[in-house]
Amino acid sequence: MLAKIGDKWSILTIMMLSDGTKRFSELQRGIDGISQRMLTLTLRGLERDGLVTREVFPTIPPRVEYTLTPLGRSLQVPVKALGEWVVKNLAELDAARRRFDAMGEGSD
Amino acid sequence: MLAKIGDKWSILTIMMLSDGTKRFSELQRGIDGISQRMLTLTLRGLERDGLVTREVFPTIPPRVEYTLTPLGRSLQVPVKALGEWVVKNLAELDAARRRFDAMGEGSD
DNA sequence: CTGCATCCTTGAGGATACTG
DNA sequence: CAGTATCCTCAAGGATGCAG
Repeated sequence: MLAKIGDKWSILTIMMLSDGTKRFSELQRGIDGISQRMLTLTLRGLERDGLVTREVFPTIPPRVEYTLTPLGRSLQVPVKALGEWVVKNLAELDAARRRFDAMGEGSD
Repeated sequence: MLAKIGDKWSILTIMMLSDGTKRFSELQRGIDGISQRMLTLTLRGLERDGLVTREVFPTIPPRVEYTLTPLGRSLQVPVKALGEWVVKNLAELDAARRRFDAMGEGSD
């Protein structure tokens, strides 16, 4: 149920929205590797959970802006903490992984 | 790459190990809904990333204990923060969701 | 008890084309 | 530009059986 929150795309989207309102195309450009479909689905889910608001400007071409709600901003705190942990420990994780993978090969 | 860390089972496993060393069967009983296969895979991933250690006691029957490494314990901090956020805001998330789902039905 | 291998189902998610 | 719909792939993950 909370799977959405632990979800990779949700995390990245929330991080993108941390520094303010963004439009759809900005998000898509900013979130590396996300497809249009997944961005749509992710934003829907976040909106559904009351974490972001969606504001439509009926202009041509259309313009849609997404903003973190107060609830979303409060989530952004622990999410950012997790993200920072990962960044800070990337090297260590990578080293551990290489160490681990190095074993088991020298069997012969 | 960090998908493993955001992963549902990894999160739950790390939380289970937060209060000390556990053996395989303890983890399986403690993590609701996890299959033996997924627990094995999850533990291997965590071990590979240097987050848990695996200690085998060559007894009969075999006994295997899993413990968070210092790196794992440091990850446990932000992970717990995220978990606590979810618990604290479950009601609000649920309310938002019901509000959201209530719309769009009265179309006809 | 712990763990690996196999089979099978399900759904996440990408690619693409179309609409307002 | 923003969004929907469709098709298709592939891997996550459950169930089961076997082994040390």
